[in-house]
Amino acid sequence: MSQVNITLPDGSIRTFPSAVKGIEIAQSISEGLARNALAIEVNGEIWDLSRSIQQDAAIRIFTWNDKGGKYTFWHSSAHLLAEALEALYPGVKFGIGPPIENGFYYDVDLGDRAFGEEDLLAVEKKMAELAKANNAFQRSEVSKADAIGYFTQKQDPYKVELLNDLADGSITFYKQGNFTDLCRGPHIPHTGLIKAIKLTNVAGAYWRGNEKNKMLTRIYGITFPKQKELEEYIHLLEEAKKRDHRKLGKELELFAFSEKVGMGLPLWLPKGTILRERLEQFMRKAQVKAGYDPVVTPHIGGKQLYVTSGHYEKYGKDSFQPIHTPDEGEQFLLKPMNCPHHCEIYKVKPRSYKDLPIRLAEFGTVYRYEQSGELHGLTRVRGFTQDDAHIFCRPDQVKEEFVKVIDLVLFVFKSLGFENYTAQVSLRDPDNKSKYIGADELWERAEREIQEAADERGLKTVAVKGEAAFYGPKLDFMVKDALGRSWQLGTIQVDYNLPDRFELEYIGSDNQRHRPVMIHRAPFGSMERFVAVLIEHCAGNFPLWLAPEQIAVLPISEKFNDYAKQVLDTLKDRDIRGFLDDRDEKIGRKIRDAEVSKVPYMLIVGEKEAAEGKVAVRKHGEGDKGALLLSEFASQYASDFAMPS
RNA sequence: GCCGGGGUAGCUCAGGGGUAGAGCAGCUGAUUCGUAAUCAGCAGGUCGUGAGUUCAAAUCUCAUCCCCGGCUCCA
Repeated sequence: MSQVNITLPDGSIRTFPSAVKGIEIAQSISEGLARNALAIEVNGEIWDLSRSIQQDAAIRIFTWNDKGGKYTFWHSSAHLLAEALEALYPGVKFGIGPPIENGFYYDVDLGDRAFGEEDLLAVEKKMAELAKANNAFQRSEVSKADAIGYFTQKQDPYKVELLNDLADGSITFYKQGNFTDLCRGPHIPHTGLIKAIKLTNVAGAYWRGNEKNKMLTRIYGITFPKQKELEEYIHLLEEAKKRDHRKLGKELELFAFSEKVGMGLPLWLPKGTILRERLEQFMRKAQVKAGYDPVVTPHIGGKQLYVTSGHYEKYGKDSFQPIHTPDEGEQFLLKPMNCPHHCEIYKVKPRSYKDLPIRLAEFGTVYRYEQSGELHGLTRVRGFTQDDAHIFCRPDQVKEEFVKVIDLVLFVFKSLGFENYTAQVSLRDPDNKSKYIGADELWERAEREIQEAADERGLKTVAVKGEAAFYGPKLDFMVKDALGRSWQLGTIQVDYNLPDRFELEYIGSDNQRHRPVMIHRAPFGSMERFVAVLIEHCAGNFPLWLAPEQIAVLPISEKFNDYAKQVLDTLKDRDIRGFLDDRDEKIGRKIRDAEVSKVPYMLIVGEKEAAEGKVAVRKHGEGDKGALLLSEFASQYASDFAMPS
């Protein structure tokens, strides 16, 4: 056998006399690496460490510190979970068990057996026991016929179904202990590396993600090479739960829900309303600057409006049903979108090419019927307000306008400190074009323009197929919540279809009629979802300009209530929001309550301050900042209180 | 909508066939205080809702509503 040249990530080359295993390469580098190695990347493909490399290759050894290492570890953990389940529940049928961003899951069919949270502990225990056995993950190549034979005999119909879609010659099995699974791999060397195991939750999941299929039981878990890392992870989760906007929204009295009003219909409480209105003012100001014209339209629209737009055909059945008038038999729909109304505004008079672009903006409240199981705090609701606008422009203006909107979205994100977002180009599902309206050529053009605009602003994008709106592709800005769930906030969409359907026109310089192009855009997305993500982002400690209450004036005792009142009034005159805590409580108590309710500044006033016209400034989370003249405080902190622009 | 879990005072939670509990919040009184909880007293619940089993149901059964975790969906 000829020698093998292995190129390491640093570019150096090691030569081995014959085929070499990943683990041997690791050993040749260092004992420590060999001990921590989980998998190896061979020419871009991840392999088991025990697999022989026959030819020259560029490699990279994965440990727990690499994403690839974690994925391999969790993938193997999923197999361990399956092994435990088979040991505890003979006859269990297996679906798929992949690694995910934080751990892994396995979808199983437990027959009629009910499986609840309590059962997780028993499975967890079994997994730990099996892990200790240090069973190696053994790879074997199998023919398709043998593979089908194995799972048919084992009565694992889901595996057989998966096998039917695989090509003969590329099928591998992995075995650890008594458990054999159909699997492409790779896996970690042996189960003993899995030291800490936590099964986190059970959920239903449709087989192959199709709601027409049987619902399997999905068991989620996470594992670590060290117990301490599991403890840290659990601690992290607990911290994340404290930021949950549903919890903070209740504690800080920002919003509430009522069964009588209806599920998914948020009630904005006074403090939440201040927050929301401040965001609206911020956006209004930015939009005036960017050349938008505010408009207002009703909450309902005639059915024909949505028949024209195509929304009725697409979503009519899955929407709130039409409202009927008692006498004339008219039908109205709660508006699920603002665009049709805005199209009608465009049409109120003939438009010239010189008028374009026309940018119509509205904080438009829309109502969408969401399945009950989908509702989630403020992030997924049935009634919400979009910071919507529609830009009607000439085809030659699309890219320039799109770029301007990207700038606006980035300005908003920057002003609010959102740094960890993903810009997602949402494209059509090429395998299911019937879900969409409009000509291929226009879709391709729109997709190209979005990508070009994003590139022009140096935006790093990921393209995701099947995520487009039914009338056009989108550029979506995705942000994660405290628990790692991804939500779409800002969105920008190019639309050649609605202008067609509404027969929008403008007179060009050639004196001919032309179709304008529409850009739908919402930098926040919706006020509800944006506020939800904002709450989690800052853990309820809002930027000063947004805080519902910016200052709390805390008199040391009743004797200084009058002075405290003067302080508050002076600051209110300067548009600073605050309140006076004149309860018969000790200062420690007043401070504690203000700290807990996350008021950014506490102004403590006692004998000294009253005599000298000062305030003792205490900053939330930081403590005493010393005394200042009231006028000094107002001017010194003025810029912090102001809205960014 | 589907699978699993849950709903007890305004909030956070205990109790699990035999008179409904705590802490915090609230109210009243005392206290007038210098940087994260002053003390005392009082009040507060048809145990989500509706049926059923039982001498007796917060507790057991069923249905239903809402909430939580996922799945599917998301104009």
